[in-house]
Amino acid sequence: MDLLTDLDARGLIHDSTDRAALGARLAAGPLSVYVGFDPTADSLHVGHLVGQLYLRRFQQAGNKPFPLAGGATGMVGDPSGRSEERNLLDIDTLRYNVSRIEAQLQRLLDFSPGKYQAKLVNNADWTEPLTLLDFLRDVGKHVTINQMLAKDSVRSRLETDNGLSFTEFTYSLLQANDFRHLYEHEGVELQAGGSDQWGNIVAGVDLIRRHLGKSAHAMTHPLVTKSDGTKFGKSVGGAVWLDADKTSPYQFRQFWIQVDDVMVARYLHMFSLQPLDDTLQVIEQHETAPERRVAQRTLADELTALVHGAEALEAARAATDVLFGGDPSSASEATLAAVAREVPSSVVSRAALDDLVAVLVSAGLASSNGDARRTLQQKGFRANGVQLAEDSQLTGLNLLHGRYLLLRKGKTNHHLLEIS
RNA sequence: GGGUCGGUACCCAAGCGGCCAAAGGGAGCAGACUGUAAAUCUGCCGGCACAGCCUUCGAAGGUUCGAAUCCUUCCCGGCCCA
Repeated sequence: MDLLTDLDARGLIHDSTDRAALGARLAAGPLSVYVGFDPTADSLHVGHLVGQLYLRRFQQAGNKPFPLAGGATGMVGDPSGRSEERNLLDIDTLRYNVSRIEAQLQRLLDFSPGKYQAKLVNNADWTEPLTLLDFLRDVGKHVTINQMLAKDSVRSRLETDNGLSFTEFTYSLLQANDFRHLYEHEGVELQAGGSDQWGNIVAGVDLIRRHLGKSAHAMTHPLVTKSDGTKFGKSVGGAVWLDADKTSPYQFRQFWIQVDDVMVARYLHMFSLQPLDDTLQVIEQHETAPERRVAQRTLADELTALVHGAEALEAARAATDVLFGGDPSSASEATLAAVAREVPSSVVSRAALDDLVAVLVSAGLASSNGDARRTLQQKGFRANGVQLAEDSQLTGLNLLHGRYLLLRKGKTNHHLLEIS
């Protein structure tokens, strides 16, 4: 199966320039492709994973990927998909963000020397030296205001009272210039991205045609959505980050485990790097016994290993076995230590255990004493798997390995207490 | 600058002198069911030393036995006029 057919079957093609021409070009030999990531935060999140994996899919199919960090575009702010002007980040924050994102962009792709070696680029490298007059003559002259005004991202903003600053208005020109630069200097012929990037990407294709007289390709993937229409990639605590310090491997894996049934097949298609036939088989299995959550587990394991490594996946799985396995008393000490790294934990004195309500509050499982009492009344807490009541005593319970107590609120909120 | 309407808990929104810790909806949390899913149903959803008390209805003063509700000033937002 060729790459385009595979991408299409996975629902990963939303739009593309001349599909036949692109297919022919891919068949003719290795192609260089780029996807850009702006440093709006100090980490990428799961929403960026589709773009990263796009590059990986291209690389696996024998093409050369160029992940791009938007050191320059990040300074300006992309108006696409935004109803209001962005706040500009200060330079120090931006530099920091770029450094973090660059580190993340160096994963998932093969950077070892060779024909298909990935190459990390930063658009600040060619944008910063550019003078305003150069930009106006070399880029601006090839673009008409009429075209720019016709773009969805611009038009929608003009229709509201929020308006659009000149700065954001020029964003797509910067991005177009990136594509032009990479085409000219690195032979990059294709830019991919989310469907919200279509206008910006095509602006680059146009610029390459007008300025260089060459034709380039554009392709977008659909944005990942959730079944209820809310933004994908947000969990209770906010975004699901790729940075292990911001979202632990355990939490990351949980995010995928908890994906609901109606979306799991779609996500598996979009995110899995396994052969399509294998994926279809997993989905079939899942449908015969959805309660086993085979699809969710497959997806969660693959992505956790991909993003955080095999070792982190094992640790996350071990923690999951303890936390969701029912009886934690059989867990080894090493496993409990691993659990402590994956879920919130704290150290309390033996004497402090006398006050159950205070323990629950200090563990963060209840927001106030009243909240703790109410949830106790509603049978919402467990300690070492045993349901607690208002008059329960923690001191009567056997500590795991003489020093741990595993608290749980509801099904998914855990806290490990270490008794000093 | 003038006029006018508004600012109520996480969000939306009712209340317009006592019956108000404040209706209703959403979000959230817990329980039942189940599968770490969805849907549904039930309960909770300011704080505390919890049949009681304390703090809250943009802010500060005032009227009143009593104010989210009335008055004054101020701050912020929408709309209209300039």
